[in-house]
Amino acid sequence: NPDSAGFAFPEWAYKPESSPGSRQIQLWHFILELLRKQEYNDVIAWQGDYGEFVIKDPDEVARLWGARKCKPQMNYDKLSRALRYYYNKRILHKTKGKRFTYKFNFNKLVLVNYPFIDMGSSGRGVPQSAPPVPTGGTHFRFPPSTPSEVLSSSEELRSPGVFSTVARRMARGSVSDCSDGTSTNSELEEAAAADERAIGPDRAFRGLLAPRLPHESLFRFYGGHPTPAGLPRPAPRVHADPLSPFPVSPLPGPGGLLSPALSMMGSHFSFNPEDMKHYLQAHTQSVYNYHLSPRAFLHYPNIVVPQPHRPTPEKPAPHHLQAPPMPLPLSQQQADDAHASPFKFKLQPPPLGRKQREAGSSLAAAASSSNHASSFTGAGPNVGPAVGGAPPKIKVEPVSDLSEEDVEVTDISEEDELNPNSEDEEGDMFPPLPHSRHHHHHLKNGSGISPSAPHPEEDPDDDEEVFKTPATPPPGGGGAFPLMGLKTEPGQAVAPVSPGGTRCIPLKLRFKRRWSEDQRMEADGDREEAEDKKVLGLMLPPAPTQRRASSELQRATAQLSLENAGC
DNA sequence: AACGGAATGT
DNA sequence: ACATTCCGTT
Repeated sequence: NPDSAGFAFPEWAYKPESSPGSRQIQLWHFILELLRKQEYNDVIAWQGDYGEFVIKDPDEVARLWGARKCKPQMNYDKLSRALRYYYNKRILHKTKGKRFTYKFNFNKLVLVNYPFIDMGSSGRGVPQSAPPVPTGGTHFRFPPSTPSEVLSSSEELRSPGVFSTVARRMARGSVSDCSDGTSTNSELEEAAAADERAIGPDRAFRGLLAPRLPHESLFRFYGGHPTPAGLPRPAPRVHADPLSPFPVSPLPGPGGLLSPALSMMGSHFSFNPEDMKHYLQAHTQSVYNYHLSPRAFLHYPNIVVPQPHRPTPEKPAPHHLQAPPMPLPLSQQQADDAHASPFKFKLQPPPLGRKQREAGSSLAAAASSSNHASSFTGAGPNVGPAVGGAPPKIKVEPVSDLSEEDVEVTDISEEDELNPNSEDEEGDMFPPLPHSRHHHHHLKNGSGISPSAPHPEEDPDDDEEVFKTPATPPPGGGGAFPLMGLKTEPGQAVAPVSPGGTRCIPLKLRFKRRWSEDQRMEADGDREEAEDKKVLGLMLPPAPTQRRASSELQRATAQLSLENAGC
C-alpha cells in the first residue's frame, strides 16, 4: 500500500465537506457550510468576532443537521452537546455571555499550521486577539470560495476567514437532507450562483495562479492575524510563498497541527532528526504534489530533505496548474515509516475506563494501577515529587493530560502566557480546558501530593512553556525556527526514564507519554488510511484543466450529492 | 442556557 | 472517532 504512504494529509482534509456522499459529514463542517450560505443567514450567521457565529434559530439548525444526518430526533440540546465536544478539541469554544454563540478557534490553528509565518519576531507584540472585524459589516463571511480567490490578494491573506475550499462549493447542496424536500436542485444552483456573486470582483486574480486541483478542497488557512482592513500591514512574513501555502489544516487533525518544528512519531513527539526528516519529506512531497512554490520548502538546518521524485520531469514550477498530486513512490524508508509517521493525536482522549467506578472497586484499583505507569504528567521539572507511591488515582483528565494539548505546543507564538488572565475572550484563546485538573481529585493516598497543586504552571496553556524550554537555537541556522534544536540526539535529548526516579522529566519527555494503547494504536496504526486513500483516489484524479475543471467537478459533485439525497 | 458524564450507536 | 441520547447539575 504504497500510496497510503502514511503521512501526507490527514483524512479530514479530503472531506472538508463534501465527499459527495458524505454522510459522514461532521458537525463543524456542516456549520461552516450553513454559515457561508446566505440563505441561512437567519438561521445561523457570523457575528461578532472572527470566527464567532450565532445560531439564531437553534431549532432550525438542529433540524437541518438532523436532516443531514438523517436523525429526525435531533434537537438543539443534542446538537449542542456535539458542539460542546468540540471544546476539547479546540475546534470551537463558547462565547460566554452570548446566547447560542460559539466561536471557531482559528488563530491558534493558523499559527500552528503555518509555522512558516513568522508572526512576529517583531515581537510578541502582535496582539493575540483578533482585531475587531473590519468588515464594516456586522458580519463577515468566510470570504473566498476558491483557492485562487483566496490566494489572490495579500489582503486576503490577512482577512479573517481564511478558509477556503473548493470543496465547499462542491458541498453545495449538502445542506439538503434526505427527507425534507426543502433543498432542491434549484436551491443548489441558486446557492452556487449566489456564492459566485458574493465572491465579487475583488478576486481579480482568480485563476491567476492558483492551481485548482480537486484536492485543493482542503481547508486552508492563510495568514495569521487578521488585520483590520484599514490598516494594511506589511506583507506577512511568510517563509513560504504566500501564494503557495502549504496545505494544512486549520484543525486539529491528525498531522495537521504539528509544526515542522516537531515531529510526531506515533504518539510521541520527537526532536529526532530522523523524524524531522520524515516530516519534512512529507512536507516536501506536498509541495511537489501541490505544485507549490519551491519557497514553500521548509528548511531546517542540518536536515537534508530528499526531494521526492516526480514522475514527470517537470520542475516544481510554482504556478502550475495541474498535475495531480500523487502519491509518489516513497522511498524505502518512507515506506517503512509510513505507519509510524502519520502523526496523529487525539484531541479527545478516550474516556478512561473509569466507569466501573461505582461497581467494582477492586476493578478500579487495578485499573488505576496499571494505567498510570506513565501518568504523571505533572511533574514539572522540579516539582515532581515523584510519587513514590502509587500514582494517585486521580481522574485522569484527558485533555489536561498534556498529550493533547501538546498539539498546541506547537503554537509558537502567542497565547496568553503573558497575561494569564486574559482568559478567553477575544482572540484566540483556548478555552480554558473545561476540566482542567482543578477540582476534585482528592488524593486519597496519604502522600499529600496533590496532583494538581504542585504544578501551578501546569495549566493547560503551559504548553508553550514546554515548548520553549527545550529550545536550542540552531547555531547558524536560519533562526526562523528558534524552536528546535534539531541537533539533539535522541539519547541526550530525551532523558531516559529513570527507573524509579521519575522526577525531572525533561519536558520533551512529557510528550512521550501516552495514555493508552489505544492511543498508540491510533497514532500509528493509521487506520483510516483507508479513508485517506480512498478519498485521495477520488479527489485526486488526473487534474484536467484547471478552471473549468472545477466547475465541472462542482457539477458532478452536486449531482452526487443529490443522489445521496435519500437516506 | 450551558455543561459534561455516561452509555450507546455507526 | 464522532456523534446521539439521556440526564443531572450549575
